[in-house]
Amino acid sequence: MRSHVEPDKDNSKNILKRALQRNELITVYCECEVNYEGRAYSKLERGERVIIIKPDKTLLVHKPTGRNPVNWMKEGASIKFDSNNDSLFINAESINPRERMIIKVSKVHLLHSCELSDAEEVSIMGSEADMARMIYEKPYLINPDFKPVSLEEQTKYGYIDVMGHDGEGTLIIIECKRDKAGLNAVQQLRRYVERIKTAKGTDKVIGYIAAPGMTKNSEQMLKDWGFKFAQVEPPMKNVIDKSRQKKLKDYFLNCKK
Amino acid sequence: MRSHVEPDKDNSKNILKRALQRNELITVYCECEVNYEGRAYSKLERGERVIIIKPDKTLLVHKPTGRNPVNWMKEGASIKFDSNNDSLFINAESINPRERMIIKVSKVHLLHSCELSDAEEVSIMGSEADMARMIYEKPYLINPDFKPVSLEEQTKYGYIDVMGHDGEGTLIIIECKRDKAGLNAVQQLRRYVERIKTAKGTDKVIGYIAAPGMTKNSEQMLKDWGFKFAQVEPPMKNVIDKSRQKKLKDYFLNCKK
DNA sequence: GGGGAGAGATGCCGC
DNA sequence: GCGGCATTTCTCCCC
Repeated sequence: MRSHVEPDKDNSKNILKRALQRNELITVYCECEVNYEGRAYSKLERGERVIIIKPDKTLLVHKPTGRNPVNWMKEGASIKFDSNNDSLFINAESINPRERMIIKVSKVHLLHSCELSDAEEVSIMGSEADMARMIYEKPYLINPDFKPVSLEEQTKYGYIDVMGHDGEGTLIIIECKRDKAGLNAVQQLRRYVERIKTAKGTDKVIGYIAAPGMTKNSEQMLKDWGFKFAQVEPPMKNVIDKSRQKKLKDYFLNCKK
Repeated sequence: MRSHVEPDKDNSKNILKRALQRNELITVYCECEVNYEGRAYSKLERGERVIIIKPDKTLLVHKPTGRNPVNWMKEGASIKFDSNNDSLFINAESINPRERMIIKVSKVHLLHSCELSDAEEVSIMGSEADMARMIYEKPYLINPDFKPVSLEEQTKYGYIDVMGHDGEGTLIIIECKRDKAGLNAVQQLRRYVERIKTAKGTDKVIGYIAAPGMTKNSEQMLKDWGFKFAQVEPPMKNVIDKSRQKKLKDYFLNCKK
């Protein structure tokens, strides 16, 4: 067999090199196999996938299903293209953590690249931090006597969502969860309460879980440790910033086909 | 202003509808804004992005940076396309959890769709489960006297990676972490040990963290609770399946430009 | 850069 | 479906 470079793969390689240099976002529909070596090993046999290379050198390999890439390299990977008789290679490496990916592309169905300009960042409402702020502003959601003092405080005893007291010398520590609280949430709370008790040399500390609900087991654990539960919904289900939310509501109504 | 349908957007809409019906994987390079309402609220102002719609009705909106989509709908979303004078709309809804996304596309740069056939699943080596199996097979990695009995056991006291005894009536519980163990790992271990102590009515239980390393704080916590640490690397850094790994090594060597 | 914790986490498995 | 938990988690933020 004569040694020669298949024009197709060679052409793809050159297009990709140019696109990478120009920091364009690249999409490749192709048949490929993928090997990854780094934080783990992985092997993906031949199949059809979409590969995306972003301007920041994030590399994604997407199967036809699922939200997450089946293989990926994080931002800042060193990406190189190569080709031989019948394959196009996409090689990506990064240090710290030391990892490496090799994509062997056997067929290129489509190759596209284009500059993307996007200055906007997404804004999200309804996070746990929003919940903590809401509780700080509306302490009666926990308890009529609750007087919040600090918010999202990073103490050396841990990151405490909301902390305060009951006006009669008992400290109150609140752990917020935007979803149903599980065992982990109670453990966190337990750790904070224990540390505060030790640090302040007192037993007058009450721990609260503030969440829309709790799992059965975690409720039991809560009782076992003498903590309390306050049913609180994440703020976007009510209103945290009326004007903003109104605007969003209107937007959704107007767009609704 | 005369009411009319811009051919471009209308055309895009029709192409998208057909592609969706055919279960093709769709890619749209476009200028768009995105609103999401469901588990939270989010708003993303106008900018250039890549939108992917997968055959399983996963919808991804990718910015030019980062590994994760800035907005998404999970598998099985109900997706509809619409257009008016100057915009193309991609609307996605799902029940359980009830959520909704509206993408207003102001410019379509590229629209592509194509069938993807991919029967292969990725295989991964070096997971925590692999680590647990390795320890089960090579108990001396923990302790010369360790006699493992159960592996990845889902008891009502929790999911215990490896459990066994020292041959002298003391139970040994091992929590594996493939990366550096943190406070959470120690808490997990603590929970398992406490539950086993209560269930068996004995104090003769030793807890181990098996991991490549531990954080300072978690090391302190480990000492405080009388647990122990065994330095163990995840198996892919050594060898779990020599033949398989050899093959992979060869592969990487051969591919290495 | 390490450490701790949230995330619209996702995905897997077991009950 | 819920629940507990790992993930090549990712990402942010603070020290």
